[in-house]
Amino acid sequence: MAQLPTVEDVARVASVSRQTVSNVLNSPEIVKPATRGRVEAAIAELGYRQNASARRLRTRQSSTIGIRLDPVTNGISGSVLDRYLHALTEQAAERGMRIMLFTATDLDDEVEQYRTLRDGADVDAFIVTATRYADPRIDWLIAERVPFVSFGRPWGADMDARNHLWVDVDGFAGHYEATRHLIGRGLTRIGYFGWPAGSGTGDERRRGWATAMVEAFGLDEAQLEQLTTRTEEGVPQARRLIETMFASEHDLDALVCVSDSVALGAMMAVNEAGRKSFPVIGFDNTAVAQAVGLSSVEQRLDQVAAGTLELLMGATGRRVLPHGEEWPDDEASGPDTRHRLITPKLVVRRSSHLAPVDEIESTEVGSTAAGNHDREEMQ
Amino acid sequence: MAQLPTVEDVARVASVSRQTVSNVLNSPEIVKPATRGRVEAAIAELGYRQNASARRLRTRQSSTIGIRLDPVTNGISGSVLDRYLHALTEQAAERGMRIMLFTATDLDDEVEQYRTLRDGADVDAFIVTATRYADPRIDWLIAERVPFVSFGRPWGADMDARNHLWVDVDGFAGHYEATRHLIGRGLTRIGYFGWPAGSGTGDERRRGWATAMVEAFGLDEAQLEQLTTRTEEGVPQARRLIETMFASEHDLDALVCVSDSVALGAMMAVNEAGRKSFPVIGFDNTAVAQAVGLSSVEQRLDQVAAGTLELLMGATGRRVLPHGEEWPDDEASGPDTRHRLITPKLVVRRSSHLAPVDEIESTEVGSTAAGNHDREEMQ
DNA sequence: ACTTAGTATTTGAACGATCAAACTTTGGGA
DNA sequence: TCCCAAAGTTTGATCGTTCAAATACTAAGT
Repeated sequence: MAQLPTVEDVARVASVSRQTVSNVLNSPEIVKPATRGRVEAAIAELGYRQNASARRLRTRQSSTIGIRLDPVTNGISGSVLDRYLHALTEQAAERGMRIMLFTATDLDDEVEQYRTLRDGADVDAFIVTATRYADPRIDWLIAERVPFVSFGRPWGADMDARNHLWVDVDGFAGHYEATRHLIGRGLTRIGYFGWPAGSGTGDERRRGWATAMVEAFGLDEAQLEQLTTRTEEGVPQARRLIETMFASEHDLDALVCVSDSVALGAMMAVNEAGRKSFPVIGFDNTAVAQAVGLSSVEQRLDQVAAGTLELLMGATGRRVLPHGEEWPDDEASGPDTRHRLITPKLVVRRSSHLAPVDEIESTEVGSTAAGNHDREEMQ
Repeated sequence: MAQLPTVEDVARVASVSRQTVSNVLNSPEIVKPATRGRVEAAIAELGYRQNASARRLRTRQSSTIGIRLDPVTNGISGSVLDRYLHALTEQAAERGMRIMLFTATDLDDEVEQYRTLRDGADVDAFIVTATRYADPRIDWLIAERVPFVSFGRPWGADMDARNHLWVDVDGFAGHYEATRHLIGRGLTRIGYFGWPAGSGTGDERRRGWATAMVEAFGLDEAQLEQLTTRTEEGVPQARRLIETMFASEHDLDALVCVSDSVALGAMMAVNEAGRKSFPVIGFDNTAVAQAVGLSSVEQRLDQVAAGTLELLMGATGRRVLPHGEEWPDDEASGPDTRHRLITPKLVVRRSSHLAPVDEIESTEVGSTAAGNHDREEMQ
């Protein structure tokens, strides 16, 4: 089989030099149109393709972004990261970037992987997920000035840290909207079914519900707490808890739930109890929610992915920018350049309608912001 | 910041030549222990790491496997591929390989991506999923002698093609086992709820059910067909169909379903109809099945991943083998060396128990083969 | 016609590793 | 003691690309 053509071969056919071919590939605008045409023809004729490894070696750029794949698939909501991955891969491809996966046993091992991948010139940047308080990964990445973006806010730490770029979904807005939706349907005793207090994500979502309730009914903190139930993530646990609730005295009209898993558990208990008109809303808009007709808050992971790449490569750039600290601060606005907070979208289905409607397929309700009721089709 | 150390630096510190350092890294056994020790000490001292790009350029090996990520997440079962990806990434890492993702708009575009990735020396091999009849991707890969393994049998084509390595889950065994399980519980009118005939995967699963039914009750093809209902993949469709069935005359005892989506739809209809003791079994063992207590057939994607890598790299190899055609044929057994058919595992939950048991957590039932009733914990 | 400032193109070196072949050391046998 | 094969190590070349600097070409201005 013939050797693959190189720049040299193309150059010979087009009667130009190596470098001119390289220029046609990398900065076409500096090559005279006539020459460019000849080179392009030669490239097409020979079926030439750039050797990525050689290019990487010379430029010290890999055009690759690394992301750790969690070893455990965390139940129903595990698919959120996978959907993000889908969106990311697609959009990265449009900018000439690739996504490389790796795994690690724990956070320290993950840092070790970062080091290997970085030193080996395997990746240009990392995407960090599931950030936690005082995260050793973040510290290392910042100290080593390795470009990265985290999907998830740095809870507890300084959110506006100049050198920590992050993207996140606005859980507050999501559950604020969900709660407004239920209030708009005439419900008043809307409960919150969340995770134990202390999880940044969970607390933020509850705050969205709480704010809507306070605005509408002027409840105080004690009353809010009374409407709140808490559970660890997981369908059966959630189900048992709500079954117990229905068995005893209670006066709730509806439930806003911190996740689809929890919501599904609640919904099963609701069905069991024969409460046909007890709305339940989840979060994540997983395939399950769609399947069982559960209203839920869609994370819009395509926008999250877009935001990730914008922070990493600029609005339209095709290469990773140096490092967070280099970001402009004086010109343009302040922290906006270093964060993206994506407003999620409520997807209304059977589960949040009062009457037992037979089949209501994905009616969308717009985002909080300006009440823009867009009606895109899901999936 | 100091330049990263190279082999040259390590060589200087250890007072040896470049090549000896390279040897310590790539074939330590040919270096005299004393020398090796010195080199290893120097590597540790300098914190040296191999530059992957340089290595790739010289060896023409990328230690990377490419896999296309489907643009659409196909509902509930979409997670199957994602779970496979998890397993694959982990096991590939153990062999020093990485997984790189890419997307494509259609099959021809996918071939174009193959070409770019191959010519660019970006990946050593591909994993092909969602194979179909007369798949252009397979043809190209074989013609170009690019190493690959497909997850999914070449339906219709010659399954024993010497140069087409594949891994698949034995759908026949899965539903044979599921059906035997129901028969063992005293049920006789066990229906099959499948996809429209013509899908290789779906037909194979039905054949498992059919075989068990024939063995137990000596049914003929007409009777089997009468017990069969067919639908496109999707929860609501399935649900409606079974609702209609319950509304009219029917005499079924239980349903074996081609997927968890279909099974979930059926299960919802069953609950709606108040049929507490109507077992339903799905396929894929998705998070949803686990969540709602649906019995299902677990694909064991870790084994699928292991099989994939075995075919690609040999039992313990750390690099991709040349190409399918080079595989041994005379020695050892025949096609076994070129396929892996993984036996799935039935996971019994509430949905397949006759009495409305309150909570039966993941009781496992062994595989067909030798009735080995293993009881590993799921997840 | 002749410099001048660009613009366009070419040349030599380098990126960091491994291959292939040459060279040096080691150890056992005649 | 000398020779020879095997084991261990070094040297020069090379993978395909881009960088940096040098050279060649163009089109104006005087």
